[in-house]
Amino acid sequence: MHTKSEILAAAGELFSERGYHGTSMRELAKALHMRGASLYSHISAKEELLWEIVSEVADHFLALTEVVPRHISPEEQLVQLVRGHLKVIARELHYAIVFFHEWKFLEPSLLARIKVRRDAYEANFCRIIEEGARQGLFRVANPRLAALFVLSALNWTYQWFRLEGPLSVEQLADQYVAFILCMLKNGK
Amino acid sequence: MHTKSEILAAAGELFSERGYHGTSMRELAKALHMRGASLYSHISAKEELLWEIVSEVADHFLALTEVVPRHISPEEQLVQLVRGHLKVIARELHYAIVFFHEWKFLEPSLLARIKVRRDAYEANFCRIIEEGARQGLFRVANPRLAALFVLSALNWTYQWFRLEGPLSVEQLADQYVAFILCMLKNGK
DNA sequence: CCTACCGATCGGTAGG
DNA sequence: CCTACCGATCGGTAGG
Repeated sequence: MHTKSEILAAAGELFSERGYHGTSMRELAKALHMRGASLYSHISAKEELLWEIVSEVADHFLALTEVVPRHISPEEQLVQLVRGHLKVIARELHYAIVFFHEWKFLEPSLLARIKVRRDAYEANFCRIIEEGARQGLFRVANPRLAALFVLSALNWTYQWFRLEGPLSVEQLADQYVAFILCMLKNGK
Repeated sequence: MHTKSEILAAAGELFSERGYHGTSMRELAKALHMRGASLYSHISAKEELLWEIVSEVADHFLALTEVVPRHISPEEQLVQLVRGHLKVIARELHYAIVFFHEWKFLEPSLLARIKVRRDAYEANFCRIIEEGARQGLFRVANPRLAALFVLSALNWTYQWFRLEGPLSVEQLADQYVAFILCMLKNGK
């Protein structure tokens, strides 16, 4: 009757609103017009739902790293990465909320696997800004902290951005790109 | 034996690590070397703990608004606000984490009261940047979005900053102030 | 997919 | 502050 991706979508919605620990399997089942026990013919445990959601978002972020070409300038690389990052958050907002808020509830071995991907993603972000600084394109005293500052501003968008809101993802990205480049290019 | 603030401190620590719904009253009691039932001689309900923590952080943020003098320049006002904001997060990190992650679990009437304070704080932040834009001090096309961008970067610090880390709050604030002013003053 | 059920734990109260 | 206890609900299993 239901596919696993339907169950994950419903779980993403509920987990994002009520939290992982605040959502019971019976509530999830009810949203899908099932009984609680029936969920276990699709999954083996509640944590599997959390893992699949968090893992998917981590993969989408990391995939951006591979899509951005290395032969273009650090500035262009950064612009593409910022746009992609905001699109991932905006287009799968429920999953992104679960990713940012609930990943810490994964058991240690799964948590470790996510941290590896997050660190790789951040390192790539950092690398681009450092490369831009080396070329004299970005004038920034502390590239690592600048990368963290930028990523912070991007990540927080899940807190307020809504696709149904007045601002499109493209408009948001245009403005954020402008802020970020202005900050990086005019520093001392 | 225990004061209410000791109980709140322990709750802040546990709620920030395991989440509000992921922490049981018995676990909290255990951290305080008490039995679960004994907590109820200090508080009336679990939600009271969440409310007091969230409310205290909201008050500390809003208090910054009143401390910053109105007669100094928007730039100076912003610098003081940024410094104060980062200090609130850094100095009561556990409470700040609970504030940002768990406030949505308050019942509707309490949630509404927090939203009022948060909106007032954001509006003040916005006002300062808009005032700076009007004076030609900040060259920014969309002051409201610029304020959101800056607040995003500030808020996210709870995710990674630790007082025991290599960076002091003062150093962090110096760098963030530089990023923010650079961004706001050099835009077009 | 269902009904029926498991042991464990939940927030909270009674009474001292 | 404690012991003892409440009904409700938790994630998950058995068996069909």
